[in-house]
Amino acid sequence: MTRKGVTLKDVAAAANVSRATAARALNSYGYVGDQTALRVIEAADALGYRANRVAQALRSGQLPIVGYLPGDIQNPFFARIAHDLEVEFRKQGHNLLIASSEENVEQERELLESLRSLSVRGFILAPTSATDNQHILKLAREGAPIVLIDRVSENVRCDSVLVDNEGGAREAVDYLVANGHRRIALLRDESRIFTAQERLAGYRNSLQAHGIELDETLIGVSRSTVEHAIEATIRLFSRRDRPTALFTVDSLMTQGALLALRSMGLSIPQDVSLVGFDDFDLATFTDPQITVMAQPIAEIGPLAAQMLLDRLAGKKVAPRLTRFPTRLIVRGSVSHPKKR
Amino acid sequence: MTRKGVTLKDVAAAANVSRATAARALNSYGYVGDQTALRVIEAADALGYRANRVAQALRSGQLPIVGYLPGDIQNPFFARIAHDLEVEFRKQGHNLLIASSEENVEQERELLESLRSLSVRGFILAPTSATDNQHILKLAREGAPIVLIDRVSENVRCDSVLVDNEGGAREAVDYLVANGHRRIALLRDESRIFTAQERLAGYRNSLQAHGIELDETLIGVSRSTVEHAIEATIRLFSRRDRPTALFTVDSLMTQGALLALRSMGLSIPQDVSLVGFDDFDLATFTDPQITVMAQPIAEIGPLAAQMLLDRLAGKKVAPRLTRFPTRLIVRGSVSHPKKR
DNA sequence: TTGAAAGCGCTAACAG
DNA sequence: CTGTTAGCGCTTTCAA
Repeated sequence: MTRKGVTLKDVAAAANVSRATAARALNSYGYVGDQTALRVIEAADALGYRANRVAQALRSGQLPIVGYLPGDIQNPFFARIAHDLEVEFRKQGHNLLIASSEENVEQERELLESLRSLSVRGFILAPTSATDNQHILKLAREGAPIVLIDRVSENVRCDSVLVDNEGGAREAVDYLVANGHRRIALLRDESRIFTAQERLAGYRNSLQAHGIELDETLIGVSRSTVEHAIEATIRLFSRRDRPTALFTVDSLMTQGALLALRSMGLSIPQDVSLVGFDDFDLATFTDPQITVMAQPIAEIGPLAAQMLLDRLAGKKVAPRLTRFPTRLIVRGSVSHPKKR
Repeated sequence: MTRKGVTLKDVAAAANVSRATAARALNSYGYVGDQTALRVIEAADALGYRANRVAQALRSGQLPIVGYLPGDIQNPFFARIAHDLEVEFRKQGHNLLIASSEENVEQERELLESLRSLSVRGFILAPTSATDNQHILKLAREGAPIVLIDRVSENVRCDSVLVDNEGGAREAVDYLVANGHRRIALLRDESRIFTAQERLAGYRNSLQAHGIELDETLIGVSRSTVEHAIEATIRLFSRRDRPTALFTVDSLMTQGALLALRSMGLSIPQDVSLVGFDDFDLATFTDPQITVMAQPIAEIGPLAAQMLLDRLAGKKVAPRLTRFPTRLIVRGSVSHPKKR
């Protein structure tokens, strides 16, 4: 890529002023004569000048780029947030750099290091592990602006945007119990992941509140992809006394479960009732439609962006934590269990 | 963000050498004494040194970042490619900057300018318009490495990775015709978008080959979102002599069509047969499952990345164009039209 | 084999 | 109001 090479120097020369003056005119700061300013701006236009953001960054120590590290950009939840973040940051002249941790702590660590050395201005991060987080702590301690989304990381002092995972999961399971279920399976991701912990807690708390004993064999663990979820669901339901209901902790898993149950010839909700955490487009056109615990996804990205922007602008307040409520959307995937 | 501030200078000082030597040792080039090199590397480790990539970029004129400009990051097709690109580029020490054009030419132009001034090394681009592309032409002429994906842009000399849109669409419509359909509707996006043109051409060619006259009123235009597609589908099917079949040009539209048809009480395939371009996860668990023209999506990202990497490495060959074949996956959404 | 020095493009003290 | 100058952190001649 041949740098186009119209530099400030060229503009200054064309306008017959010094680089300093040209810079002042272009960035409108300090004193510049009206005439001069005009001349400079015209020269810049004529030459097609664009400031070299790398040079500016070297000087200021900051590249107008924000790093976004979701667990998986293919998950519609994170994709939606990516979109919203990009819109917000673009308004402020920042670009969004996306680097997926793929739920791998080591990769997250490296990515963070790499972005650090790039002098990106801040981070929007969905930490892969709630506890294995020395790297995040360090980053925060060094003063890097960080906003955590979807998940928290222990002891990190920074803003975060979450949803009420425990409450949402509890309510979902409550709903299954209210429909007469006692053998309720849970399909979740690894407990390293914060939301998995909270949603598991909600599941436990609901069962406990209803005096249902926890059966560990009813808990399936899977990666958050459709494929992995299919396998895990099959394992969960390939037993004699299979569960009458299933609660899945995210939309990819819900989709996997759907596929798996169908492949096993189990129909919803006659054979198995299903509730999923996180709504998804196609939930309404399966037959039956899927009952879900929806998250206010449209609010997460913009809020996180705003929080980070505040920090970038130097706002100094105690770390803020916003936890959005979730909302049960009752559709048709839950019914009373059949007597057997 | 307080720059951590371990610079090459610090390392050099700690190792008692000059910055030049330290740089040589760290980047292993030129002559450095074994002893010295070791000392430098140890010092760097001890201090936790990481090269400042911005400074390197200022010097080299290139930031190890690649820009990815899809039409919409929320479209699973582009999200999947984003993921694959990121993986490939990470292997080569490059980060991926994602900027969505939102199918807006003006925004695409600005984004490109902005990334240019950032000195990103190259671009993976799904151009919003096949013809309104002065900005892309200019970029290419200036020698910026560009790889076009999914769509081409007229007269731009650069590598591209496409699928056989015309052939795929034609085959899809052929299939509908073979099943006895004559009134086949098309739901597509704006003709500014390259794939829309090609898929429209395929639709036309198939009809023509079968001696079916083109009925413009059977062609619906919509933005590529589920919501817009719902509206457009309703318009298409709210007529007396409604079509017996529908061909949709991407997965988001297919989903919208599904939702719309159901809301109108039309069942698939009894009332309307449906074929969609681009496969999607849930196509197999609707009832009936949806017949689609699948694209080899797993191949697009890696190939595009490789092509760009070749260019970044200075490879000088004529622009390469790869056009992947598509594949009809017959499921259950097509049947013979009812007699009326 | 190593060091000194220049310079990438920009901004901001500081002087005038 | 404008110019001079230094320097951000790095790489790379060139000379020693």
